[in-house]
Amino acid sequence: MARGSTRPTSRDVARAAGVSQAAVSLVLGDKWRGRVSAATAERVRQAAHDLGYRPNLAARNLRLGHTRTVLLVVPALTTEFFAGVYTGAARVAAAHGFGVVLYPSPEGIGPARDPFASAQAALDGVIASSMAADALTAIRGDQLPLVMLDSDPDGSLGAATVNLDIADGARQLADHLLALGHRRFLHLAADIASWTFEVRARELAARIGTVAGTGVRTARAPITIDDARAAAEAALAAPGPRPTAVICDDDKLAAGAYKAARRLGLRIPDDLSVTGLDDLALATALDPELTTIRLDAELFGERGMLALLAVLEGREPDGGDIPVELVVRGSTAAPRS
Amino acid sequence: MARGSTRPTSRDVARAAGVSQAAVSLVLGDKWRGRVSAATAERVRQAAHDLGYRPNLAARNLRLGHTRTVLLVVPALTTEFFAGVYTGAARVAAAHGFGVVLYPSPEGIGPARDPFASAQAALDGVIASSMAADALTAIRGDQLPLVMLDSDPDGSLGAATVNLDIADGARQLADHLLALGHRRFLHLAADIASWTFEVRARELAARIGTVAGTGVRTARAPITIDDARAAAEAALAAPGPRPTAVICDDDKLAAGAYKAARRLGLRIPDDLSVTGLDDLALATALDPELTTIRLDAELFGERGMLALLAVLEGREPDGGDIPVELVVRGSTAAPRS
DNA sequence: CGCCGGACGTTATACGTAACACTTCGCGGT
DNA sequence: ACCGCGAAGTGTTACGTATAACGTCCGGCG
Repeated sequence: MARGSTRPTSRDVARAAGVSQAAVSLVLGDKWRGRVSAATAERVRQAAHDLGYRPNLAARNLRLGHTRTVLLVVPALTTEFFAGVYTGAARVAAAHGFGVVLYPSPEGIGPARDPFASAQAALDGVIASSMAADALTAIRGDQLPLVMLDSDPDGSLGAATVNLDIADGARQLADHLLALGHRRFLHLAADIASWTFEVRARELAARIGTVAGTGVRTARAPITIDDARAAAEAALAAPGPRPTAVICDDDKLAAGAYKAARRLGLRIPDDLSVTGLDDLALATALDPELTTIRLDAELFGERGMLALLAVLEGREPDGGDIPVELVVRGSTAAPRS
Repeated sequence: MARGSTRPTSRDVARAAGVSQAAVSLVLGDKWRGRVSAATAERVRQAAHDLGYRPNLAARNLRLGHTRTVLLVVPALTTEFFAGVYTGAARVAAAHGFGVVLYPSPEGIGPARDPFASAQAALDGVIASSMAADALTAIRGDQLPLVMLDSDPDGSLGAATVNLDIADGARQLADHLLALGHRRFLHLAADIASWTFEVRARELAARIGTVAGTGVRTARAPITIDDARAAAEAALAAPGPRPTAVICDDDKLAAGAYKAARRLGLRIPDDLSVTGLDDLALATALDPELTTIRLDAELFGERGMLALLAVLEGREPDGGDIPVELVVRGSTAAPRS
């Protein structure tokens, strides 16, 4: 911004066009109908173009008191999922003249001390994933309008929420596996403190618990393929009857489970069924292709942005969870009895 | 930003603490040594805290004439690669008191009309991937300091560049495959107009051309697993002697090649060797694990940010391409003669 | 005693923009 | 002849911050 020779201001344009700065503002702001002659307006536009004038956004934001920019806080960029969320949010935002700025809580920089100091952009509002929990306290510090993605609606935050119907997904998945005849499960859980995964675990346990003779083991791993591999390998090799199905909290965890199975000499799906969550590109790259729960990331982003726009305009955001869909592929089958 | 009851300003804090607005600015800006007593400073800090005061970034940016914020323009967020670039850039930026804002050219919104209108943040500079080509003209429109990632250093842009040593990677890869005895190749190329891929193709062809009796077929596909699968399947089923090795411009393309091989009944690596580029998590999720060229995305981001800081301070950015590394795994072997 | 300089502030100003309030002028109606 | 009114602008102000320039008090030194 601080250029060698400072950039032209609206006053420079005014001088060049032989009008006042106010007239420039009128013309460039497209509010000149009936206030400035068409000829003058054209002269102003020409001068602005010749000088390469670009308005100073800091000044405009200050004057206007808003920025038409919102912040999207995501846990990290290591998955396509939040890429989809961003795409959806940005699409809706663009249609309403808003911009979206991303704040991925950066790994290895430690907990985000202050997202707003880092994203120096002045903001009108915030959309935050509940998985970026370390940034939440800082967010609450500001009194910005806030929409939470996948968070406890009854939580203490008192913010608007947009949720995926994770519970329904867990039910569909449990029913699928139970119908195939599975009774012993390994839940390979994401090592993230998040409402999403808590709800999922609870619902899974509840649904599976309705059938007699079932049991669920739980292993926990960070969402990387190698951590998941190690956790799954240890859990599957543990004493006692081996689980016949591994339910993973993420497609990447499932990829880890595949590797563990290979190392233990277990074939999928004959010896072991595996399921994921997300339906990333990875899901169809695996062999056999992964049975997983498809989450519509873009729709998630769109709904998040729409909710924030509603809050900004003082309206009540539309409720209703976003439906999810079980996609059955080759990684699940009846257990060998 | 436009809140119901407007947020407190530094003047409100001043009133509450019984001092002038200037004193508040001094204290909160940590420039009060020898100008304000420790007791008064403490009183100001207390008042600021009680009122929940947060400085107005727009006003500060306007006053200061800079924002300590830079923009990172990436082609899309669909790969972990640019997640790594962001992480590296953000780490360096944070160490220098800068923030990084991401501008992924959003898919489905069409070519970015004006990244700076969208990212309303006022900016000090820009780092752009050459793969986000559609945004480039808009970028040149502004006279912001610019660093290009992986772009032709002699190109007409006249901007600073930071490059991966893609050419060396191509040489390492060609030597590896030639040494194994491969002579007929399929180059599964990324369908993106980018200097990176052009250099790679040229270098690959040059290196392989040094050996007699070699031949390279080229197929082109967008970087999605299914597009790559279709392109690879068609190319491998084409008449004439079948290539024994597939060189992919991206790990995702390689995943598509795996699927094509499965459908054609070809085993990897016995019937077909496959190589990738990037070394994403996907590479080790595949079976067999993928031989690929590892790109250090984080270092790439760090170097990009350092170069931009140099430009901002009027220094010459450090040159030197970033080395890349061939990682040999199970997907390459000598062809069955 | 006179005067200097540090400690402790304050006053005033500028950053670039948008918008309110105001002026000037020509012209049509009565 | 006079009023009213719309067109075509201009003058001025405010947004909230950081900082340069300016005061004032007081202890101490020559």
